[in-house]
Amino acid sequence: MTSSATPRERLLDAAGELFYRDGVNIGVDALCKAAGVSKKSMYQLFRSKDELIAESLASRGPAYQTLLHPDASDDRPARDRILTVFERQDAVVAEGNFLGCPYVSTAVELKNPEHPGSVVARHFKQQLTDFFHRELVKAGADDPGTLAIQLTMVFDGASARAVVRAQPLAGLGVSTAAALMDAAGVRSGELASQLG
Amino acid sequence: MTSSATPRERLLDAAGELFYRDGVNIGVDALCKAAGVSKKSMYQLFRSKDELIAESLASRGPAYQTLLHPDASDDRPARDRILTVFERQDAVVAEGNFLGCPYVSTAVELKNPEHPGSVVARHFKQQLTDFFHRELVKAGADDPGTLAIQLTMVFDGASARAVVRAQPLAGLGVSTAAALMDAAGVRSGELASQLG
DNA sequence: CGAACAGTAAACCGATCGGTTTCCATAAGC
DNA sequence: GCTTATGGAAACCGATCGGTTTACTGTTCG
Repeated sequence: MTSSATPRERLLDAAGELFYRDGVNIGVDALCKAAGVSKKSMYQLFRSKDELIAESLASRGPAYQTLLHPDASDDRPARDRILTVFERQDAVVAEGNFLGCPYVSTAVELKNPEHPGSVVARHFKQQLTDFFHRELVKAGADDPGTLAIQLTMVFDGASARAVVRAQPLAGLGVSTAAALMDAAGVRSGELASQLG
Repeated sequence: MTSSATPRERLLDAAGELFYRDGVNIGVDALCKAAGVSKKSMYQLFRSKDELIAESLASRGPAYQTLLHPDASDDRPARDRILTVFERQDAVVAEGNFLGCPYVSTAVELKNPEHPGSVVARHFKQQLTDFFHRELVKAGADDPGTLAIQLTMVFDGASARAVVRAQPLAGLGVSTAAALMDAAGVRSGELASQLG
């Protein structure tokens, strides 16, 4: 039923799904119809379609992070917590219907880096890098800043590979992330450089 | 002047530029106007806009590879030839106006992996992986297949980072590719594993 | 000269675009 | 009961969508 949540919630949900599935060029008519909301309501809840794009992207953030990040109660070593992100990415891709990281895909479609949706995308990409960074600091990595960015690049590279349907990821994101951490001395034993 | 080349060439050039700059949703009217070609001519040169998308992507291939791949006469070690790709990517991004790898961006926008344009995108992504693979075989890498894919992922990850304007690449693609090759024993001396 | 061809400009088609407005049904507050 | 606010349905706006067609201008070939 579409009638349980508020019009705003229904719109954000439908927008998150349809902008991802069909691209940001989908019409507001189709969007409102899918959400069971009138255009009139939409335009008094959001200033424009562009604003809806940005807000729907932002509203997906928490669920997106819950999906990828390990739980706070997961007290395995930082390296394993990082690899969890890549394992879950692999699982999401394996489900099929993968159309890329929602944030990168939207930024690609919008073209304009100053579009409010692009700003939100940049923000959430930084959140992933920040997660890696925090974990790498816990692990005592020598250069957590650089390695966190490198891991983010591997994440988005694996995503790109999945979008072009080059083949199943088959754990290549996980192994690449592991190789980079190995090369940087972030071992399973954790705190490698501090212990060394 | 737009009148020197044939209408077909003008259309392919304009399409390559405008589909990249504005996305595949740009209208055929704007496209034909930019190319100085009538819609009638366009539709007797190409069956549909979708076909033009695919053909313009394919026509960009040679120039794209010339831009990124080192020259055949460049007889430096394979590792250096591979790193050249990442250095040139860095330079392209630094020029500004970077909107992602044309093939990945188009595949993202098209959504449908069976769209003729997506097929072309897949093909050229494979060409990059094939280049890495050839060089890695020359370098005697242990697992050239896996490493070639990992390098392609780093390439696309660096590209994604540039699209979301996270910050200048600052050689991070190069250093990540180098780290992966180091970890796999592909050293500057070349043929490392065969000499070892 | 005259026929045939290549190609542009522009009208045209129904459909859809982002956005606004009108109308009406419901429901809560007094 | 009467009012006010919420919000859906749908008409409406000018512009544009992918695609077709007509009409006209060159040019080339015989």
